[in-house]
Amino acid sequence: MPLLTNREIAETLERYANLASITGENAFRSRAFQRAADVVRDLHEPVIALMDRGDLRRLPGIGSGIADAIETLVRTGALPPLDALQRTVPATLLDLLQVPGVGVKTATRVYRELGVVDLPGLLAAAESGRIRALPGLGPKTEANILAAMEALRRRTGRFLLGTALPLARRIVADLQGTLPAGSSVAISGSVRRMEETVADIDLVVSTRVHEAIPATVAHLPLLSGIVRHENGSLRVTTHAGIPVDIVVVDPSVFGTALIRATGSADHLALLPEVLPSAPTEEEVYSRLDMEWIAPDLRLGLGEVMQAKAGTLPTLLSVGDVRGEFHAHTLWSDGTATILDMVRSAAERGYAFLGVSDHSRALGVANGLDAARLAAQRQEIEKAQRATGLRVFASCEVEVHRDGLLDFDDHILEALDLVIASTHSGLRQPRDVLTERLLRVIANPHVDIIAHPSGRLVERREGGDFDWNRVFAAAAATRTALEINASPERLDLNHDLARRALEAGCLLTINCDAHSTVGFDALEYGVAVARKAGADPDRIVNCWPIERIEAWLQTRQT
DNA sequence: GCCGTTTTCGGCCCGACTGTTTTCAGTCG
Repeated sequence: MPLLTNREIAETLERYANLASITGENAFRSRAFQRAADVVRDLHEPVIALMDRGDLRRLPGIGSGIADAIETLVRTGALPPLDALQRTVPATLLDLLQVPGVGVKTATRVYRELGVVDLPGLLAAAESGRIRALPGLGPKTEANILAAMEALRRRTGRFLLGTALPLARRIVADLQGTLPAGSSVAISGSVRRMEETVADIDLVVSTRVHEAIPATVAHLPLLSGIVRHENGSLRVTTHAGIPVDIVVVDPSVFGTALIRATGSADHLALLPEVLPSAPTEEEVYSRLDMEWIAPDLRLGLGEVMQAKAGTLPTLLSVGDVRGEFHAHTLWSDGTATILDMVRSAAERGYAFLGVSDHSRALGVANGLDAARLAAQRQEIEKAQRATGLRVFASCEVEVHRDGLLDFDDHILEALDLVIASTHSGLRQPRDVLTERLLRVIANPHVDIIAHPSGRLVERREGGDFDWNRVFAAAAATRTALEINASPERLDLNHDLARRALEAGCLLTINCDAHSTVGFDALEYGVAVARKAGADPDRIVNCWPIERIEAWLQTRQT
């Protein structure tokens, strides 16, 4: 029986919600499924555990109808209403929604009126001028669709690290429990290098009984069967569709195999063609007269030379992060109370947390107006008293198209910490976009610029900013730039973060958590900072609380 | 389909922007 993860269940519910809205089902029904998908995605424990306790329909937004559907999905692997819809309408219709600018309405129209059922069909319709011929759609819409599809074509089709890494860890844990005694398994490849996207999951198994491995692998619940098996390597695939490559080696050469399977092509090109045979990575590197190189740095960017010279930098690790500034709660679009978020931060060993819900302009996220912001402050102070954690009263303030902020200065001034962020108008031309952000950086009340580029990994390119000017301004005003750790964003990315550091900027790593599980993303942000070569001294949330308070004080004047 | 100090029916997240338009529909977050 397939063991579905919460994420897979959420994706199936979401597929149904989207397909249902295209085919004209009750909009509220499809929104209910969408909401249920969001709830399932943010759960702290497996859906199956809730099912066992009979607690599924206690969840907000999940009543008896959707609970039944989820139970059937978990039991049989199929969602009956989705199957029913797919018998009447091609599932490829869902692909149309991936095109930015194409929503449910447009997808429905090109399907009904032009017979478009998939992306190639949409491209053909746009290229032949049939889209502009539809009433209400014009040449600009058609041109936008063509441009968006070109951007879509450039996408790699790779999987997000945030999907692949947790899955890889579960497979490793399952394998570890079933491998013959004396065997072990490790993650390698781009997942171990913490690349933002990966094509597959690579594992290396060390064992003396090679012949036992295929059968062991074939019985893993997360995997759906062996695709290929040759020369001591196996290719299988997960239920989520991610290929898994498993190399099987003797323990005596485990270190060698791990280095081969982990290094990027550029890193490996700088190593000798024939590596020394050894059971551990440390021994291989040592026999090459090099220090051991952390996997996320094996990119061929000078780390090999540094390892030979013994000058590898000391980089920050997850444990260096003492707290976060950017987190959401039920007050806007988060799914946990302030107290739950603060307690979760405390459990993770944090010394402080910034509560920064959206401002009013982000209406869909239930953004706060001045009155609610003031009311929220009481609850923030209560949470601070109850936990002993320093809780910063903050706000993720929307940047308008002209660079004005969503709140007046006197409201910003009263906050402990101000985060500014841009969610719309990211397609403005470079000089307009840059001036807009410079105006925000120049505001002395603004302490942090959240997800500066606005990119979404594999889904949306960031804004076309003049980064040299942005970094120079941020460095001059000591405004911190965020490395947003959410695997969907990773913004700044490691290239921009490195340039920001070179320009003298302060950085901050935040999960932008919308639930207590959201804090799990920290390691992705830390990996970005490490690749950028960040010293903890330049990451504001690695500082002791007194230094942070002092930084905030100097900024308010 | 979900939900209820509006409680078993009748509502259901909202404002800005864009492109199409002469007053609005669709998308996005």
